[in-house]
Amino acid sequence: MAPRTRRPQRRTEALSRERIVEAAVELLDAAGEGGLTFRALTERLATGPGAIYWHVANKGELLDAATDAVVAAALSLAPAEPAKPAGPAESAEPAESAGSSGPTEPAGSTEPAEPPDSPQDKIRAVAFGLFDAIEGHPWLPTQLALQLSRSPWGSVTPRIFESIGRQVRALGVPEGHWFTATSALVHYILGAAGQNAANTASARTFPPDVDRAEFLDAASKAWEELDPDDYPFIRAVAAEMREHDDREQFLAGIDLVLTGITALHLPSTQGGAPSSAT
Amino acid sequence: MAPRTRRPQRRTEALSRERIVEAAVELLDAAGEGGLTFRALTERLATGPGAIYWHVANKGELLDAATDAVVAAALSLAPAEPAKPAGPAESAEPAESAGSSGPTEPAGSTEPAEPPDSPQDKIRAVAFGLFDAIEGHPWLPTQLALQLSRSPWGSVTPRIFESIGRQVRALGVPEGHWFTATSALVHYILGAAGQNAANTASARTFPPDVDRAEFLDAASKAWEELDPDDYPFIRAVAAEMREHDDREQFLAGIDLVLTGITALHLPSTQGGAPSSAT
DNA sequence: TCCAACATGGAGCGGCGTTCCAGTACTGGA
DNA sequence: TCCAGTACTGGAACGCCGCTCCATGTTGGA
Repeated sequence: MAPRTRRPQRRTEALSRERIVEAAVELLDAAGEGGLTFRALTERLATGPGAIYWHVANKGELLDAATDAVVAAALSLAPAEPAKPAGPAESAEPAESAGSSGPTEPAGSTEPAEPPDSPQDKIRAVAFGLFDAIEGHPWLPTQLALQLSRSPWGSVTPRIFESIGRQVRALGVPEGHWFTATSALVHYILGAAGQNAANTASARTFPPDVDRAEFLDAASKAWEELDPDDYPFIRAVAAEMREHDDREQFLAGIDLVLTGITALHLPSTQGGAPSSAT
Repeated sequence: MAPRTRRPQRRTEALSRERIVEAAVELLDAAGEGGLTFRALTERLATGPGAIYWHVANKGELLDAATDAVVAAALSLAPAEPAKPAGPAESAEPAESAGSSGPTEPAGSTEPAEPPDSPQDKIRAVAFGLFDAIEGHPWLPTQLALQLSRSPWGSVTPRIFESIGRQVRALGVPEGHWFTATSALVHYILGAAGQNAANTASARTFPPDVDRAEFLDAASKAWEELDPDDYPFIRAVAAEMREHDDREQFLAGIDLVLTGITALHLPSTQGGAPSSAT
């Protein structure tokens, strides 16, 4: 790690925007959203603020760039399209997928109702790519939501929109409904992934003491203790929440939206609804 | 503004958590997310930080409380349930709905396929309640997303979850799917409302110079100028995005999810898919 | 009447994002 | 070989932030 070559030289390796973004991602991964400060960044890069500001306009742009880098890596891993066989992830490590949770398989579906490369499957792949990226970078959903609600025309939104949209088109959705169908999918994916990330992140904060099961248990208990008059439904689903599996639940939601799309926009479809569903 | 009654007395009206939250909401509405600082708050309330910290633990809790107050007001306006005729909005003004955009009606649906008080309609009402609240408080979606992805067990999530969940149950969804169906709806609503709020907020930043149409036009043009090799789909829907109506689009997405729910979880349903859909 | 508990607000601390600018290494032309 | 110009660096410092400390004012119960 320590550059030992020559001291009188300014630095072994020149500072670059790429290196700065990479360090920012590492800081975010290690210390969370509050961990990324320009002071921590200058120390890690052994430089001063001016050097960083030469490459990056402000902290917001740095956060956007970090988010974009991670999302780009996640989406390039997901088989969005068989084209472009070359071109691996640029920065950001290759998302140590799955990890703690059990099944890497899409779970649920008992038998493949569609061919393995159907648009439905590809949409699930894109969604799980993001899902896994969020598991590796707990700060991602917050940043994603911020960026989405602040400037929807940044680089991240088009990236995700494009990946999903291609498959919506491949599904046979008529052009007039592309925007609606894709929006619905993207909104669901980001929202659900964000919420699930909160589970993972919270569970990670106390790794040995409280594991995921205990954490969900506590949350479920909190729900059960709400006022029965004001929150009858919440109390009723508290048990269901305790036992749910993140990935399975996530997939079920996607299938819900996919079913809606095929039913509403493909009235004469042959395949029809996706699989899963008990 | 300036309390003139008696000086030697500490203040005309005692400070309370409610008054603080109310002032916080006003500051957020007036100056955006960056406008809420403890210094601005002390000035507006003619007090010091200590007094505020006596009622509120920290800034995060204040933001949570402000978010909760606005959401509670929005949901109490939406006819989530005919029970409890009394009990109006506590704090926060009653959401000056619609405002700039044209139709207050749910738009879209040509004829009511369900009775006007169907669970579907109530879900739409809840969703539009949040939608309108966001139009009046552009900082809301960001805060909502933050809160959702940071601590999903706060007071806001159960509130929304409860409002939607009751209608999901009323739809006849079997108990085993309540959590999944409700989650999908909530995620879509929050995601879509947040994105649409970004449009509204950006358009409001330059009220006279750039109106909403011009803003969408610019965004659409930006999408059309993306690399055709990397973003073929985005370019194809750019025109569709320029012409879309926020509320109509929002409703279409809800119907998409509702259709998925009824198709997947109510196999023998009579009413079936919601209305709208050309 | 007194006093403990409640409530207040001014002063100030440490840390943040950001700016300023003197200085250092490379570059190409003379 | 020099030297001016450019690209880049990093230390010092500024203004504002959230937050804490604490002396002080107010009030309800004994």
